[in-house]
Amino acid sequence: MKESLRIFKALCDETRLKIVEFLLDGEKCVCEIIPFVKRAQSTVSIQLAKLESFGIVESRRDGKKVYYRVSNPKVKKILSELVSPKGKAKN
Amino acid sequence: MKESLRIFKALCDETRLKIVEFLLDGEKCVCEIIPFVKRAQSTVSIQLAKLESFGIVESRRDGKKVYYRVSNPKVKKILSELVSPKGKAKN
DNA sequence: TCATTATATTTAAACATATCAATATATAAA
DNA sequence: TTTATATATTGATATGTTTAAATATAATGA
Repeated sequence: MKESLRIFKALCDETRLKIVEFLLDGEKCVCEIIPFVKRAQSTVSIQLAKLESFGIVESRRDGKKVYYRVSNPKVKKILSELVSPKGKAKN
Repeated sequence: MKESLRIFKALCDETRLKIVEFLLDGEKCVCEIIPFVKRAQSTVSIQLAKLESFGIVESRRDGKKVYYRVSNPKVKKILSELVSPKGKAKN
């Protein structure tokens, strides 16, 4: 599948988009992501797996915890540009 | 709905993405879009309506023909950046 | 007016997806 | 070991989406 289509498929769901935006802030463990997106643990786990299979995030385990981060530079760029135009207060 | 989510929902379908990329080349009429995306006329019409409702494209009628164009500048920017890094031949 | 062409809408079928509860697995701590 | 905690997987349900055929509408020309 075309990379651009993969990226859009990955980000077209509210839960996944919220997760990825959260991860732009830096690496987070699943236990932090769950309360942030307010979905069941199984749901979050499934969407993280989907994001990983789409090539958007990568994970590492540290003891009992698993940390996810955004690994796709194009996604980082796209999302950073979609925030409000710089300087303006409330766009 | 958040604008970024709207954009990703609009572009996460192969038919719609292909249409929008085609329109980046400039305004096209529906009768040109149909053979390009190789879908039934009704399908193309429905997806164009969806793109319009998502705020990605706009249309104008000229006689019997209807012309569509990409109206969303963020979409133009995102898609132009997703093409191969400039200069390189086959990335 | 009537026929033709271009596009839009309706309908139905097939398919895909998100969600959660329950259960399984992995790791660490007692 | 056994227990507790963190995450992943499974199974079921509900919801949403894409598609094409058929039909409707809009515009033009004969």
